[in-house]
Formats: sequence, C-alpha cells, structure tokens
Amino acid sequence: MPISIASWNINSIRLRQNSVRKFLKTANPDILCLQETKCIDELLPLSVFEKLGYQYAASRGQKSYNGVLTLSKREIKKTSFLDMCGKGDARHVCIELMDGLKIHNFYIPAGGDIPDTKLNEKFNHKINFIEELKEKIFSHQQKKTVILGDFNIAPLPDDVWSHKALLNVVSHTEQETTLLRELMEKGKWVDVFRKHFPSGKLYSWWSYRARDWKISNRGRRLDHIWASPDLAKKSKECKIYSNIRGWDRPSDHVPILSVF
DNA sequence: ATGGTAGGTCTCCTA
Repeated sequence: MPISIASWNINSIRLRQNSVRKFLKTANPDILCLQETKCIDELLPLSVFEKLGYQYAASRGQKSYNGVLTLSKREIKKTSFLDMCGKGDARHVCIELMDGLKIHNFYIPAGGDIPDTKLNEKFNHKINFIEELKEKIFSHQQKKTVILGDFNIAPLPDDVWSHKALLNVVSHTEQETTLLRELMEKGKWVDVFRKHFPSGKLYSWWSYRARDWKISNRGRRLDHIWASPDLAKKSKECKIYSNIRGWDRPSDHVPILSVF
C-alpha cells in the first residue's frame, strides 16, 4: 500500500490553519510534517485536522519560535524527540508507524546573516546541529527511515536562482553544502526529489521581501525529503506545490510531497 | 550595494 508524505514550513500554524486544511483536502497526504508552528502543544488546533481524518499527531511545540508537528492518518506506534545541541529548542519530532516506518521531522536552524561561525553564534549553531546529526544521530546506515523538513540549506547549484550570487549567502555557502553532502553520504541517504528530477531549477521557498515572488522568482530549495536506500527504491512520485506560494497570506515555504 | 516583508511578541527577536 503506497504512503504519501508531505513537509511544509507553515510559519505559524494558528494563523494558517485554514491553509493547512485546504492543502490536506487537495493533496490528501497520509502524513504531513509541519515546521515553525510557533505554538505550544496545548494551543494547537488539532481538532480541525482530526475532522479531516488526521486522528494521530506528534508535536514538540514552543512559544513564539520553532515548533514541529506531524499529523498522521495512520496509527503512530511511538514518538520520540531529539534535543539537538542541548538547547531545548523544539526542532525535531520522530514518529514510528505500526509497520516500522520511521519519519524524522526536522527544523534545522536558519543560521542568521553572516556565514562565519566565529562572528555569528546562529551560524555556529546551524553548523553544530548538522555536525551532531552526522556524528551522533545518523552516523550509521538505517532502514525504513525518512528524514525530512526545513533544512535551511539549498545544496545544489540548481537549488538556487543564482549559484554565483548566493555562494556567500547563508543557506548556500560551501561550508553548509559540503557538510550536508557529508551527512547524506555517511548514511547513504537519497534525496528523492533529485532522484526524480536530477537537473533543472527546483525551489520550495521564496522570500517575503520580493515585490512579486513569481515575477522575480528568486527561489531556493530549502525543504527536503530524504529516504534510506531500501525505501528510496520504492519512491514513486515527488511534487512541489509552488502555486500555494500565491495563496492569500502565504507562508514563505510551500509544501513538498513524496509517494513511496 | 542596498533594503526590502512577515509573525509572534519579553514594542524586539526571529526568519
């Protein structure tokens, strides 16, 4: 039985609960992983999603900042959390389904403006976060596992509107893209979007600061779905819902979806 | 090279 899994940085779940409903109705994924919910667990509008068939949820909420939430139509056997860098940030939640499939929902730090670990503590945090994933969490190859979310890194030249213009911009520096590639290679993770679309521009985020996001089209692919090799073989389809960036009061990220 | 917008709020911090 196929399973469809989506990821979306929603930038406030309470402000955009109607957008989430609309997306769930049209795309109908089995699982939706949200990032930047900016909401404590007690205030999540979960009943709204229950009515649409998402009876199971796993959340790590936080007031004002971060926050991850995974909605599921399928029963969740186990939920776990990682406290990356020991900061207590709500940036990860993992669910395990009845068949043993594990889905890690991550919100990797954005990293601030200056791409220098000595001058910018936020960039240092981002680098340490990914180092920790590489050295401790995913240091060995895994099976039946999906890692997804807002990674805040556009790894390939075709993941940004201008490779040259963004080489010194946080999200596309060589330090970040090299580290992400090392993490990927260490666990033999497969970027399922690039499996289906090996070349050509792909974006999942467009800045709020453009006069017209569609006309300027200065996007970046910051959101990713990675699968362990056994699962990646069964990857059937990948979609980016770019049109959602044009909805009323949109998030700056759009949903991405994979079918296995 | 610069400055542009959005969300939640500890009216500033984060993205």
